[in-house]
Amino acid sequence: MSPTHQLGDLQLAIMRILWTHAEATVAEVHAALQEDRGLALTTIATMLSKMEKKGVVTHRTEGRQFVYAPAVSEEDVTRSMVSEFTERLFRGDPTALVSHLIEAGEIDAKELDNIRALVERSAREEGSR
Amino acid sequence: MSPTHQLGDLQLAIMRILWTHAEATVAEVHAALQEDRGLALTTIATMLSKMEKKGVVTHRTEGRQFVYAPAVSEEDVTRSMVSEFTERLFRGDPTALVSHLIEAGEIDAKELDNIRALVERSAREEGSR
DNA sequence: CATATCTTACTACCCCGGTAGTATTACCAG
DNA sequence: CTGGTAATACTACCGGGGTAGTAAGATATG
Repeated sequence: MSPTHQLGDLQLAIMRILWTHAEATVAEVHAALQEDRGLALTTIATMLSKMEKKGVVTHRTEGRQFVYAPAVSEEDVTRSMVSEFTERLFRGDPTALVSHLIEAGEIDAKELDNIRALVERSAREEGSR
Repeated sequence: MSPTHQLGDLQLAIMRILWTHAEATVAEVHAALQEDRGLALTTIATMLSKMEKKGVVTHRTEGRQFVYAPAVSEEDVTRSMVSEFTERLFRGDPTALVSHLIEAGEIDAKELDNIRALVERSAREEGSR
């Protein structure tokens, strides 16, 4: 059972790069992040090292550099972060979260239509399974 | 402009007590929390003091006790935590969050119906406003 | 071979949530 | 007035995310 992966902001940014690149060296991650954040190379290296200890990435050695790869899927991370958040704020009730989004006006009319379609499609799949 | 209130787990638990009680002394908060967590009284006091510095609670002095009251509403906190979370994980797109919930099977058929009703009611209100 | 360069390792901070012990103050009872 | 008790104040510590400098090792280059 994957033990709930809670990632910070930088960690998520790094994971996203690894997820899209499948593999990347420290320098590559650093380069990919350089446009948004002005971080030192060693910051990325330290973070990757901490993340490996945490079990969310692995690395192999190629020549003298480390090639990092994700050890957990984006789906797993998203799922466990959402469910942890839902637990924290809505006593584990995802419906309450959705209600909040609607009532807080975070979802406009167009998006409501999309969601409605999604709900209906999902309900159909549920029914036909 | 309320500056995005991000609260930890204990802080939320304390806020919930203050929200339901409107006002409470340290001892009252401590007592109310005692069933779930075995925390020291000073832990609650310290936390309340940190929370006041943060601006999420205020206190008045009654005799030699502090009577704490929430300085931010539950709605504000929920809103800002949800939107911060949506930003973090779904690039600020609440629809993506809802899609995830549906696709991850976090919402079952019965709940889907409730949500559908909510969406429709909300759409109607939106239209009639 | 010597040296500049690239890479990772180690160490050190800061901040903040959480936790709590100890000090201090103030008030109440005898 | 003198303790005891109840309250807050102060200080301290841990863990983890985030940040980065410096040390140490390997490698390329003149």
